[in-house]
Amino acid sequence: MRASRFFLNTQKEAPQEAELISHRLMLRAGLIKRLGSGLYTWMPLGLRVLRKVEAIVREEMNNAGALELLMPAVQPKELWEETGRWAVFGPQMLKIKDRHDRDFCFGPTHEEVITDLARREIKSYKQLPLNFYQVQTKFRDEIRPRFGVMRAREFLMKDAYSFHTDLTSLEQTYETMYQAYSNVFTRLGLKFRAVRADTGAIGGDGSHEFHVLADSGEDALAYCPTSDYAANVELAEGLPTVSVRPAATEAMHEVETPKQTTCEQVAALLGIDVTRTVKSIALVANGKFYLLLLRGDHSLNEIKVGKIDGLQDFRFASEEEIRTHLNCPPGFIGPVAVSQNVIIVADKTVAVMSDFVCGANKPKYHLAGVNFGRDLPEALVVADIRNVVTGDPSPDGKGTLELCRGIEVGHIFQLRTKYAQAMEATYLDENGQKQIMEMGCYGIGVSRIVGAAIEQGNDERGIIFPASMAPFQVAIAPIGFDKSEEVKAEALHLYKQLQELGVDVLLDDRGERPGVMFAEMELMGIPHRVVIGERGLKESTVEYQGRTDASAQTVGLKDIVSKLQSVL
RNA sequence: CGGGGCGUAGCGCAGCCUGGUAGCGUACUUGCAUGGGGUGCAAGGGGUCGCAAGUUCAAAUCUUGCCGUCCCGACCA
Repeated sequence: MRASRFFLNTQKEAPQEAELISHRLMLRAGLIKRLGSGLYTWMPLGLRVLRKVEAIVREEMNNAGALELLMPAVQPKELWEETGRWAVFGPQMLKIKDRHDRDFCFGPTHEEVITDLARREIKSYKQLPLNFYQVQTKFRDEIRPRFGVMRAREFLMKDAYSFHTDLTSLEQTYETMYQAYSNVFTRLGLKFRAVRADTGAIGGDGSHEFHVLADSGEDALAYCPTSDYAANVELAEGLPTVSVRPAATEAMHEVETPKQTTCEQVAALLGIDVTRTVKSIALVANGKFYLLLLRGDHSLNEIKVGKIDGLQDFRFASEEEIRTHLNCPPGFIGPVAVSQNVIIVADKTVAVMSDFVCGANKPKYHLAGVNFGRDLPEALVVADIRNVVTGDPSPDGKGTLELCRGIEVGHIFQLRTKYAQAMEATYLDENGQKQIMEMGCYGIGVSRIVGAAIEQGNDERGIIFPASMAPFQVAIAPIGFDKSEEVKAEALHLYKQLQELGVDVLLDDRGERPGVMFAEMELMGIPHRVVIGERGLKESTVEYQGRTDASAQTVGLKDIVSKLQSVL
């Protein structure tokens, strides 16, 4: 590509709408333009990147035996009512009407459409297993779009759906897809991690997320450096560091805490570690009042709470409700001597604590030396309701957990029969009997990957694209292209040679000053640069510099092609 | 949806408090110079000051309402 015939428009300053580094760089490099909240045009430069990601995803899907198809983006309401998700997805779904006043949505995902297809087209066990995929624009009316293409409302997704006669077959394809996803992210040159995950709104059983590791990621991940355990913090099991509760050594006693309402403050006042304290969180669900107990330094995991029987639709109690049930304002509440109507749920770690400090249900007082069995009954429910922290035991018993942050770019699910059952997707088995299909589904956020990659690869000069997704592999920067016939001739010659070798090359033939060319090439993240100038040509040399190299190296004019081939 | 910003030229901003000729940087156009890190000088083009009502002789500026957009929380590829 010759720069004079392309559309480059880089900017020195990023629009104030962008906060995140990858978003700013995408706007500055001219990869994308915003049309509205969460809506972006992929400019020619950005689209080259997106297409490269897409191509790798396609190749790996095809290698994994998946078959590409393309479903409509617009879907009829009736299908969504069959699975009950017209209501479940709610306002996150963009709902539209046609001229006959019939309801449709712009697809946020395609389980319903593909399951409808499967029930119509798949008749026999002989046709299974099957795995269909598409690369398509999705629309989700996010509560808060942000971070540019990382959480856009309209975005490009690869979604695959597999159909099986039985769980074993599903597990095989799931494993194949797990490997295919690992291949995709490896080939893309990203630092990533696969973690066990919660299934969320999609539903189903087994599930893994693939995360690009980045400090700005929205998800917290827990992993064990000495084993292969890794899980989203939403799911990672929080275990106590001790298995047996130590014996009580203190008598329960009141301590005055006039202004101390948080565990940190109370611990500071008493001169003890915050891990000796217990905090009480009041919830209401189905008209019942719950008191959840967490160690002072731990935080509540609302997803885990929602999985406890009776707490599916919980909400935090209001101040009035807390006063009504505990006869005490928030800040001093605790589990000791509470009414029968208060249901105590203790985190597993709290359940093995002794001699702890908690609220006294009396304004300006806490209790110390509190012990289960003696000062209060054993908790009715003991469950894992907290977020894991660094140093927790790994659930596989092979070490301790570390935390990091990630950007979710892929998610695979064993859906089992959730959709097939609801929509009666059946096949005939060897005995001519109708059977419900087993299903899997597998998503990759193609457009999100571009943002995530930039989040992982950038410096003060701009984007550092992995070679696999850079808009151009090589940039040629001729100094004085419009002035020196010699420079022009050599630049065009190299350009032609590289093109013939199939290299994606950008020739800056605009006659720009070197500073401009260098700054733009670096901002755009082009991995390799060749500088051709009269100065070097006198010695029959040019300069080569990799995007992350500290300085340029002089290369003989006759050697530059092989030099490039060695680094590409 | 709750909390907090911001809307003035393509982009970044000043002007608003204290009403009276719409400004700066950059980008763009042209000329000259320059030619190895967003070069210099000069001359240009480009704005219904988010929208609508109101106050006023007069509104970018004051008042009210609306809209858009970004940031912090709950949703997700």
